[in-house]
Amino acid sequence: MITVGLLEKYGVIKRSFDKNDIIFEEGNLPLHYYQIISGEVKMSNYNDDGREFIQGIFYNGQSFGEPPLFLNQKYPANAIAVENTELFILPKENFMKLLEENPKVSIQIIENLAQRLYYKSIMAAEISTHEPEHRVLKLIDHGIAYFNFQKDKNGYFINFTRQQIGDLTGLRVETVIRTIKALEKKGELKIINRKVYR
Amino acid sequence: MITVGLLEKYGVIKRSFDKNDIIFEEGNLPLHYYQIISGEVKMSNYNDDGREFIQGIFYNGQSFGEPPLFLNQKYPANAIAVENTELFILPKENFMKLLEENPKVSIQIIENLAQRLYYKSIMAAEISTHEPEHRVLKLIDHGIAYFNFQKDKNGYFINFTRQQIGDLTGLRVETVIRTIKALEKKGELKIINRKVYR
DNA sequence: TGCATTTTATGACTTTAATCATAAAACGGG
DNA sequence: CCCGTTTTATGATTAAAGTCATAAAATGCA
Repeated sequence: MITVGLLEKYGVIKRSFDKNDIIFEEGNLPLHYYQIISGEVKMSNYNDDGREFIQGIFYNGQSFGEPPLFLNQKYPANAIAVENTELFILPKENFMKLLEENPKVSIQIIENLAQRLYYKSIMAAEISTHEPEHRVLKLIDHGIAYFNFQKDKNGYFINFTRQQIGDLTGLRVETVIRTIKALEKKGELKIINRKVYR
Repeated sequence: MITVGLLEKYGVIKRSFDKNDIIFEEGNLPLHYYQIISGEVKMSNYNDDGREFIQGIFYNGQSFGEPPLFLNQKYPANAIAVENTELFILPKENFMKLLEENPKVSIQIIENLAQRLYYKSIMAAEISTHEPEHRVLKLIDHGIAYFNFQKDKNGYFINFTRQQIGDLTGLRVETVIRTIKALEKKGELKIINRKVYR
């Protein structure tokens, strides 16, 4: 996250997106740095028969879509507003200038990318070698640490739909529904009128 | 990749590892920056029944294991020498000092992390939503661009065993063997005395 | 050069999650 | 508050990759 003051100094603009609006598309060349003011953004891929894989979900203060910006490569996924969302948008050249002139920001960018790599390392290993229960639980536990799940008297409220959990773990909705039921039976999590707590 | 001169200025040491030696283990706290002088290193996870998932393979000049170093988190995977390997090793404090005092290195680190995130984004989507043929082909094509595959008269020589391809794509050896045969039949790649070319 | 190990190979079978069908409950915009 | 949409739910069936068994070819190191 880059401070508002600094962004403004380099000519940032604000832009609003409605729920389900596309922010950028897979295959396009990156031209901007994006940082969330409010709302929620997902980055995801669709395979040939329309099945979705969610690469990540981003909230207030977080940036997304930088890797291909640094590499001059095409976006490997789409960015879509999950809710009405307001963004800071900075043209690539301005962003690069900002980085050069503010070395401390580089460290923040590094930490941010490191954090995302860490998440992907964990989920990649989960998705390729673990059964559904393990995968779902790992996602949830990671989410408690890094997504914005809130704790109340029932425990942490897992603010994802079954479909989203499936799209993040490579499982189908029905499998997620059955897996969550099984995890509840084992006492690993609670279902209180259809909402999941851990 | 950080230049030798700079590394030496900050007190780097050299160390040799034999084939199959463990460089660091999952769960340990990172204490050093590692950069390969010669040889080959893999980072991988093992699940409860010993099944391996390879997070990445690294060659001459490449560094590995930085993300948890920046985050003060435990290593999410093991690092193992695939062949006899020589490494530059720099203690964490020295590495951080190097970064602070040499802002341009930050940009290189950023580009490196961005590259690895890009690879992981692609493979994560592959592993969770595509069939074996698509996964194997995508890995191979990515490998041609980013691993050190050599081109000869038969095409690019895919310098991976079937087992390695399986461990990188979340498939079993037998499945990889059958998939590669199927891809050859379709003309997507060549098998010349058991070696794979594309 | 000989022999143990690794890699590739193939067939039979099994298991697990995907698929398909259907529906009730909950949500949300007009 | 009504009605279309989304989300959760459940059972039956299927398909695809995993598992198991076995072996030949290739590799490598002692």
